[in-house]
Amino acid sequence: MISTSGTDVNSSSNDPPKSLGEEERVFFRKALLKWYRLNARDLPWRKTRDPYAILVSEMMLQQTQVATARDYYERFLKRFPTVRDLAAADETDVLTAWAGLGYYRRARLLHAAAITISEKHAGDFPASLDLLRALPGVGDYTAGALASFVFDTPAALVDANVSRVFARLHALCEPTKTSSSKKHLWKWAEELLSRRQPRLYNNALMELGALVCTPANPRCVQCPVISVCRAHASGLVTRLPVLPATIAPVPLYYAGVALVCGEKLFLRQISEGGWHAGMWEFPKFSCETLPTKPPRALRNFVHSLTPHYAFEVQPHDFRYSVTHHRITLRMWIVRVDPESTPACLPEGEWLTMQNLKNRPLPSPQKRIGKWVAQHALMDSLP
DNA sequence: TACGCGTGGGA
DNA sequence: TTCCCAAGCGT
Repeated sequence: MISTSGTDVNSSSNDPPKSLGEEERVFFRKALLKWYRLNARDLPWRKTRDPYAILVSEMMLQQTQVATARDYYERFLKRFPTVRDLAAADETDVLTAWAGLGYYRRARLLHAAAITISEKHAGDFPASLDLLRALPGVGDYTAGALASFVFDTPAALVDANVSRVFARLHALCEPTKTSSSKKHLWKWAEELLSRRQPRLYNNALMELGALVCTPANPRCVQCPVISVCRAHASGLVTRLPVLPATIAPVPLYYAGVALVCGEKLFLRQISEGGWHAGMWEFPKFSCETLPTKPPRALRNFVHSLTPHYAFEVQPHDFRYSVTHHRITLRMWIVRVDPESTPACLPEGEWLTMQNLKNRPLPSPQKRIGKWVAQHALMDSLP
Protein backbone atom coordinates (compact mmCIF):
# COMPACT_ATOMS: atom_id res chain seq x y z
CA MET A 1 0.00 0.00 0.00
CA ILE A 2 1.51 3.28 -1.10
CA SER A 3 0.42 6.63 0.23
CA THR A 4 1.80 9.95 -0.90
CA SER A 5 2.78 12.52 1.64
CA GLY A 6 2.16 16.16 0.86
CA THR A 7 0.57 17.64 -2.18
CA ASP A 8 2.35 18.00 -5.45
CA VAL A 9 4.36 21.10 -5.90
CA ASN A 10 2.99 22.06 -9.24
CA SER A 11 5.96 22.98 -11.33
CA SER A 12 4.00 23.69 -14.45
CA SER A 13 7.24 24.87 -15.96
CA ASN A 14 9.56 21.89 -16.16
CA ASP A 15 12.61 24.10 -16.20
CA PRO A 16 15.52 22.53 -14.40
CA PRO A 17 16.33 24.30 -11.13
CA LYS A 18 19.04 26.93 -11.62
CA SER A 19 22.20 27.59 -9.69
CA LEU A 20 22.66 30.81 -7.76
CA GLY A 21 24.52 33.60 -9.54
CA GLU A 22 28.09 34.44 -8.55
CA GLU A 23 27.09 37.43 -6.45
CA GLU A 24 24.49 35.40 -4.59
CA ARG A 25 27.02 32.67 -3.92
CA VAL A 26 29.50 35.10 -2.40
CA PHE A 27 26.75 36.49 -0.20
CA PHE A 28 25.57 32.98 0.76
CA ARG A 29 29.01 31.89 1.99
CA LYS A 30 29.67 35.07 3.87
CA ALA A 31 26.28 35.26 5.56
CA LEU A 32 26.31 31.56 6.43
CA LEU A 33 29.77 31.69 8.01
CA LYS A 34 28.91 34.79 9.97
CA TRP A 35 25.74 33.14 11.27
CA TYR A 36 27.64 29.99 12.21
CA ARG A 37 30.21 31.88 14.27
CA LEU A 38 27.37 33.21 16.39
CA ASN A 39 25.15 30.12 16.53
CA ALA A 40 27.29 26.98 16.34
CA ARG A 41 26.40 24.32 18.91
CA ASP A 42 29.12 23.08 21.19
CA LEU A 43 29.43 19.46 20.04
CA PRO A 44 32.12 17.07 21.29
CA TRP A 45 33.34 16.02 17.82
CA ARG A 46 33.85 19.68 16.87
CA LYS A 47 36.40 20.12 19.61
CA THR A 48 38.81 17.55 18.21
CA ARG A 49 40.85 17.17 15.04
CA ASP A 50 41.63 13.53 15.82
CA PRO A 51 40.78 11.78 12.54
CA TYR A 52 39.73 8.61 14.33
CA ALA A 53 37.37 10.42 16.71
CA ILE A 54 35.81 12.25 13.77
CA LEU A 55 35.43 9.00 11.86
CA VAL A 56 33.61 7.49 14.85
CA SER A 57 31.32 10.52 15.07
CA GLU A 58 30.52 10.45 11.36
CA MET A 59 29.68 6.76 11.41
CA MET A 60 27.44 7.24 14.42
CA LEU A 61 25.71 10.26 12.93
CA GLN A 62 24.66 8.46 9.75
CA GLN A 63 20.86 8.59 9.90
CA THR A 64 21.10 9.31 13.60
CA GLN A 65 20.31 12.49 15.47
CA VAL A 66 22.95 14.44 17.36
CA ALA A 67 21.16 14.05 20.69
CA THR A 68 21.11 10.26 20.30
CA ALA A 69 24.73 9.85 19.18
CA ARG A 70 26.32 12.13 21.75
CA ASP A 71 26.55 9.76 24.71
CA TYR A 72 27.49 6.80 22.54
CA TYR A 73 30.34 8.82 21.05
CA GLU A 74 31.87 9.60 24.45
CA ARG A 75 31.47 6.02 25.71
CA PHE A 76 32.79 4.47 22.51
CA LEU A 77 35.96 6.57 22.54
CA LYS A 78 36.54 5.74 26.19
CA ARG A 79 36.19 2.04 25.37
CA PHE A 80 38.26 2.22 22.15
CA PRO A 81 40.52 5.30 22.46
CA THR A 82 42.56 4.81 19.28
CA VAL A 83 42.09 3.33 15.85
CA ARG A 84 44.44 0.49 16.81
CA ASP A 85 42.38 -0.30 19.91
CA LEU A 86 39.32 -0.60 17.75
CA ALA A 87 41.12 -2.64 15.09
CA ALA A 88 42.28 -5.10 17.75
CA ALA A 89 38.87 -5.42 19.42
CA ASP A 90 36.47 -8.35 19.19
CA GLU A 91 33.44 -7.69 17.06
CA THR A 92 31.18 -8.62 19.99
CA ASP A 93 32.71 -5.84 22.09
CA VAL A 94 32.29 -3.36 19.25
CA LEU A 95 28.65 -4.38 18.86
CA THR A 96 28.09 -4.14 22.60
CA ALA A 97 29.40 -0.57 22.61
CA TRP A 98 27.09 0.18 19.68
CA ALA A 99 24.04 -1.62 21.05
CA GLY A 100 21.03 0.68 21.14
CA LEU A 101 22.25 2.97 18.35
CA GLY A 102 20.70 0.91 15.57
CA TYR A 103 21.89 0.22 12.02
CA TYR A 104 24.37 -2.29 13.39
CA ARG A 105 26.05 -2.81 10.06
CA ARG A 106 27.67 0.57 10.72
CA ALA A 107 29.47 -0.86 13.74
CA ARG A 108 30.90 -3.71 11.68
CA LEU A 109 31.89 -1.34 8.88
CA LEU A 110 33.57 1.04 11.33
CA HIS A 111 35.44 -1.91 12.81
CA ALA A 112 36.48 -2.96 9.29
CA ALA A 113 37.58 0.61 8.50
CA ALA A 114 39.74 0.65 11.63
CA ILE A 115 41.35 -2.60 10.54
CA THR A 116 41.96 -1.21 7.05
CA ILE A 117 43.58 1.93 8.45
CA SER A 118 45.73 -0.06 10.87
CA GLU A 119 46.86 -2.65 8.38
CA LYS A 120 46.84 -1.01 4.96
CA HIS A 121 47.70 2.53 6.00
CA ALA A 122 49.97 1.63 8.92
CA GLY A 123 47.70 3.49 11.30
CA ASP A 124 47.93 6.75 9.35
CA PHE A 125 44.65 8.23 8.32
CA PRO A 126 44.31 8.43 4.51
CA ALA A 127 44.08 12.06 3.41
CA SER A 128 42.80 11.86 -0.16
CA LEU A 129 39.14 11.85 -0.97
CA ASP A 130 39.53 8.63 -3.00
CA LEU A 131 41.27 6.71 -0.25
CA LEU A 132 38.74 7.90 2.32
CA ARG A 133 35.90 6.92 0.01
CA ALA A 134 37.40 3.43 -0.26
CA LEU A 135 37.12 2.81 3.48
CA PRO A 136 34.32 0.44 4.53
CA GLY A 137 31.18 2.36 5.49
CA VAL A 138 32.44 5.60 3.94
CA GLY A 139 30.25 6.83 1.10
CA ASP A 140 30.16 10.13 -0.77
CA TYR A 141 28.84 12.13 2.16
CA THR A 142 31.21 10.72 4.78
CA ALA A 143 34.25 11.03 2.50
CA GLY A 144 33.47 14.73 2.03
CA ALA A 145 32.87 15.16 5.74
CA LEU A 146 36.17 13.51 6.70
CA ALA A 147 38.18 15.38 4.07
CA SER A 148 36.79 18.75 5.13
CA PHE A 149 36.47 18.23 8.90
CA VAL A 150 39.78 16.44 9.40
CA PHE A 151 42.05 17.99 6.79
CA ASP A 152 40.13 21.17 5.95
CA THR A 153 40.38 20.31 2.27
CA PRO A 154 37.72 21.78 -0.03
CA ALA A 155 35.49 18.73 -0.43
CA ALA A 156 31.75 19.15 -0.96
CA LEU A 157 29.20 17.13 0.98
CA VAL A 158 25.48 16.46 0.75
CA ASP A 159 23.49 14.96 3.60
CA ALA A 160 19.84 15.26 4.59
CA ASN A 161 20.42 18.74 6.04
CA VAL A 162 22.19 20.01 2.95
CA SER A 163 19.57 18.43 0.69
CA ARG A 164 16.80 20.23 2.53
CA VAL A 165 18.59 23.60 2.62
CA PHE A 166 19.47 23.40 -1.06
CA ALA A 167 16.06 22.12 -2.14
CA ARG A 168 14.55 25.24 -0.58
CA LEU A 169 17.32 27.59 -1.62
CA HIS A 170 16.94 26.58 -5.28
CA ALA A 171 13.23 25.71 -5.15
CA LEU A 172 13.94 22.15 -6.25
CA CYS A 173 10.47 20.79 -7.01
CA GLU A 174 11.23 17.10 -7.26
CA PRO A 175 12.08 14.60 -4.52
CA THR A 176 15.69 15.01 -3.35
CA LYS A 177 16.43 11.31 -3.68
CA THR A 178 16.04 10.96 -7.45
CA SER A 179 19.26 10.65 -9.41
CA SER A 180 18.52 13.89 -11.21
CA SER A 181 18.07 15.72 -7.91
CA LYS A 182 21.22 14.21 -6.49
CA LYS A 183 23.18 15.51 -9.47
CA HIS A 184 21.84 19.01 -8.92
CA LEU A 185 22.47 18.87 -5.18
CA TRP A 186 26.09 17.80 -5.55
CA LYS A 187 26.66 20.40 -8.26
CA TRP A 188 25.31 23.11 -5.98
CA ALA A 189 27.39 21.80 -3.11
CA GLU A 190 30.53 22.16 -5.28
CA GLU A 191 29.54 25.61 -6.53
CA LEU A 192 28.73 27.07 -3.16
CA LEU A 193 31.54 25.44 -1.18
CA SER A 194 33.93 27.87 0.44
CA ARG A 195 37.39 27.03 -0.87
CA ARG A 196 38.96 29.11 1.88
CA GLN A 197 37.18 27.60 4.87
CA PRO A 198 35.65 24.27 3.82
CA ARG A 199 35.63 22.88 7.36
CA LEU A 200 33.74 25.80 8.84
CA TYR A 201 31.52 26.16 5.80
CA ASN A 202 30.37 22.53 5.68
CA ASN A 203 29.69 22.58 9.42
CA ALA A 204 27.78 25.81 8.99
CA LEU A 205 25.67 24.48 6.14
CA MET A 206 24.61 21.40 8.11
CA GLU A 207 24.07 23.48 11.23
CA LEU A 208 21.71 25.75 9.31
CA GLY A 209 19.69 22.71 8.30
CA ALA A 210 19.66 21.38 11.86
CA LEU A 211 18.76 24.64 13.64
CA VAL A 212 16.98 26.94 11.19
CA CYS A 213 16.02 25.21 7.94
CA THR A 214 14.33 22.36 9.78
CA PRO A 215 11.96 19.79 8.23
CA ALA A 216 8.94 21.10 10.14
CA ASN A 217 8.36 24.71 11.19
CA PRO A 218 11.52 26.19 9.67
CA ARG A 219 12.66 29.35 11.44
CA CYS A 220 12.86 31.52 8.34
CA VAL A 221 12.84 34.70 10.44
CA GLN A 222 16.23 33.71 11.80
CA CYS A 223 17.64 32.61 8.45
CA PRO A 224 20.80 34.46 7.39
CA VAL A 225 20.29 33.63 3.71
CA ILE A 226 16.57 34.24 3.41
CA SER A 227 17.21 37.01 0.87
CA VAL A 228 18.52 34.49 -1.69
CA CYS A 229 16.06 31.68 -0.87
CA ARG A 230 13.85 30.92 -3.87
CA ALA A 231 11.43 28.78 -1.86
CA HIS A 232 10.84 31.71 0.45
CA ALA A 233 10.41 34.08 -2.49
CA SER A 234 7.77 31.79 -4.02
CA GLY A 235 6.07 30.83 -0.76
CA LEU A 236 7.11 27.18 -1.15
CA VAL A 237 9.16 26.75 2.02
CA THR A 238 6.66 24.52 3.81
CA ARG A 239 6.15 22.39 0.69
CA LEU A 240 9.81 21.74 0.05
CA PRO A 241 11.64 19.48 -0.08
CA VAL A 242 9.20 17.20 -1.86
CA LEU A 243 9.08 13.94 0.07
CA PRO A 244 8.97 10.54 -1.60
CA ALA A 245 5.92 8.32 -1.22
CA THR A 246 5.97 6.64 2.16
CA ILE A 247 5.44 2.95 2.69
CA ALA A 248 2.58 1.96 4.96
CA PRO A 249 3.78 0.22 8.12
CA VAL A 250 3.37 -3.57 8.27
CA PRO A 251 2.26 -5.00 11.63
CA LEU A 252 4.16 -8.03 12.95
CA TYR A 253 3.51 -10.08 16.06
CA TYR A 254 5.77 -12.19 18.24
CA ALA A 255 5.41 -14.22 21.39
CA GLY A 256 8.53 -14.19 23.55
CA VAL A 257 9.65 -15.81 26.76
CA ALA A 258 11.84 -14.62 29.59
CA LEU A 259 13.05 -17.81 31.24
CA VAL A 260 14.14 -17.14 34.80
CA CYS A 261 16.19 -19.71 36.69
CA GLY A 262 17.44 -18.38 40.00
CA GLU A 263 19.42 -15.28 39.05
CA LYS A 264 19.89 -16.34 35.47
CA LEU A 265 18.02 -15.57 32.27
CA PHE A 266 18.01 -17.54 29.04
CA LEU A 267 19.16 -15.55 26.01
CA ARG A 268 20.11 -16.70 22.55
CA GLN A 269 22.21 -15.28 19.77
CA ILE A 270 20.25 -14.07 16.75
CA SER A 271 21.15 -16.01 13.63
CA GLU A 272 22.78 -14.38 10.62
CA GLY A 273 20.76 -13.04 7.76
CA GLY A 274 17.94 -11.23 9.51
CA TRP A 275 17.44 -8.20 11.72
CA HIS A 276 19.91 -7.72 14.57
CA ALA A 277 22.01 -10.62 13.29
CA GLY A 278 24.67 -11.69 15.76
CA MET A 279 23.09 -9.83 18.66
CA TRP A 280 21.31 -11.46 21.63
CA GLU A 281 17.65 -11.76 22.51
CA PHE A 282 15.08 -13.47 24.66
CA PRO A 283 13.65 -16.34 22.58
CA LYS A 284 10.70 -15.24 20.47
CA PHE A 285 8.36 -16.83 17.97
CA SER A 286 6.57 -15.29 15.02
CA CYS A 287 2.74 -15.25 15.18
CA GLU A 288 -0.03 -14.47 12.72
CA THR A 289 -1.85 -12.30 15.24
CA LEU A 290 -1.20 -11.03 18.74
CA PRO A 291 -1.38 -14.24 20.81
CA THR A 292 -3.69 -14.31 23.82
CA LYS A 293 -1.89 -17.30 25.33
CA PRO A 294 1.61 -18.75 24.86
CA PRO A 295 1.69 -20.38 21.40
CA ARG A 296 2.61 -24.02 20.95
CA ALA A 297 6.08 -23.30 19.53
CA LEU A 298 6.93 -21.29 22.64
CA ARG A 299 5.60 -23.96 25.01
CA ASN A 300 7.50 -26.67 23.16
CA PHE A 301 10.66 -24.61 23.35
CA VAL A 302 10.34 -24.13 27.10
CA HIS A 303 9.59 -27.81 27.58
CA SER A 304 12.68 -28.75 25.58
CA LEU A 305 14.81 -26.99 28.21
CA THR A 306 13.16 -28.49 31.27
CA PRO A 307 9.86 -30.03 32.39
CA HIS A 308 10.04 -28.10 35.69
CA TYR A 309 8.64 -24.67 34.94
CA ALA A 310 5.71 -22.36 35.60
CA PHE A 311 4.25 -19.63 33.40
CA GLU A 312 3.38 -16.35 35.01
CA VAL A 313 -0.14 -15.54 33.99
CA GLN A 314 0.23 -11.93 32.96
CA PRO A 315 2.27 -11.22 29.81
CA HIS A 316 3.66 -7.80 28.93
CA ASP A 317 3.74 -6.12 25.52
CA PHE A 318 6.73 -4.40 23.93
CA ARG A 319 6.27 -2.30 20.81
CA TYR A 320 9.07 -1.27 18.49
CA SER A 321 9.76 -0.70 14.82
CA VAL A 322 12.26 -1.98 12.31
CA THR A 323 12.17 0.13 9.15
CA HIS A 324 8.53 0.02 8.04
CA HIS A 325 7.55 -2.91 10.28
CA ARG A 326 5.59 -2.21 13.44
CA ILE A 327 6.26 -4.97 15.89
CA THR A 328 4.37 -6.07 18.96
CA LEU A 329 6.25 -8.57 21.10
CA ARG A 330 4.19 -10.16 23.87
CA MET A 331 6.50 -11.46 26.60
CA TRP A 332 5.76 -14.16 29.14
CA ILE A 333 7.85 -14.78 32.21
CA VAL A 334 8.52 -18.44 32.93
CA ARG A 335 10.12 -19.53 36.16
CA VAL A 336 12.31 -22.60 36.01
CA ASP A 337 13.06 -24.71 39.06
CA PRO A 338 16.77 -24.09 39.84
CA GLU A 339 17.04 -27.66 41.16
CA SER A 340 16.17 -29.12 37.79
CA THR A 341 19.38 -28.12 35.94
CA PRO A 342 17.76 -26.92 32.72
CA ALA A 343 19.29 -27.71 29.37
CA CYS A 344 21.26 -25.18 27.37
CA LEU A 345 20.64 -25.12 23.65
CA PRO A 346 23.69 -24.62 21.44
CA GLU A 347 22.70 -21.11 20.35
CA GLY A 348 21.71 -19.92 23.81
CA GLU A 349 23.10 -19.35 27.30
CA TRP A 350 21.91 -18.84 30.86
CA LEU A 351 23.16 -15.37 31.83
CA THR A 352 23.13 -13.19 34.94
CA MET A 353 22.23 -9.52 34.53
CA GLN A 354 25.96 -8.81 34.89
CA ASN A 355 26.80 -11.20 32.01
CA LEU A 356 24.12 -9.53 30.00
CA LYS A 357 25.92 -6.19 30.05
CA ASN A 358 28.73 -7.70 27.99
CA ARG A 359 26.46 -8.93 25.22
CA PRO A 360 25.10 -6.82 22.39
CA LEU A 361 21.34 -6.46 22.82
CA PRO A 362 19.14 -4.40 20.51
CA SER A 363 17.14 -1.68 22.25
CA PRO A 364 13.84 -3.54 22.66
CA GLN A 365 15.68 -6.49 24.22
CA LYS A 366 17.42 -4.15 26.65
CA ARG A 367 14.02 -2.84 27.66
CA ILE A 368 12.81 -6.39 28.20
CA GLY A 369 15.87 -7.11 30.32
CA LYS A 370 15.06 -4.19 32.60
CA TRP A 371 11.47 -5.30 32.85
CA VAL A 372 12.41 -8.86 33.79
CA ALA A 373 14.90 -7.63 36.36
CA GLN A 374 12.19 -5.55 38.00
CA HIS A 375 9.47 -8.17 37.94
CA ALA A 376 11.24 -11.47 38.33
CA LEU A 377 14.67 -10.86 39.84
CA MET A 378 13.73 -8.59 42.74
CA ASP A 379 15.52 -10.83 45.23
CA SER A 380 18.75 -11.00 43.29
CA LEU A 381 19.12 -7.27 42.65
CA PRO A 382 21.89 -5.61 44.67
C1' DT B 1 18.51 1.37 -8.92
C1' DA B 2 15.50 0.62 -5.11
C1' DC B 3 15.44 -1.32 -1.01
C1' DG B 4 16.55 -2.72 3.69
C1' DC B 5 18.53 -1.54 7.79
C1' DG B 6 17.09 0.81 14.23
C1' DT B 7 16.03 4.01 17.16
C1' DG B 8 14.36 7.97 19.82
C1' DG B 9 12.75 12.70 20.03
C1' DG B 10 9.53 16.00 18.71
C1' DA B 11 5.15 17.55 16.71
C1' DT C 1 -1.13 7.61 20.13
C1' DT C 2 0.78 8.04 15.87
C1' DC C 3 3.57 9.84 12.47
C1' DC C 4 7.73 11.89 10.73
C1' DC C 5 12.38 11.58 9.88
C1' DA C 6 17.51 12.03 11.07
C1' DA C 7 25.47 13.91 9.84
C1' DG C 8 23.82 7.17 4.55
C1' DC C 9 25.67 2.95 3.05
C1' DG C 10 25.95 -1.43 0.69
C1' DT C 11 23.99 -4.43 -2.38
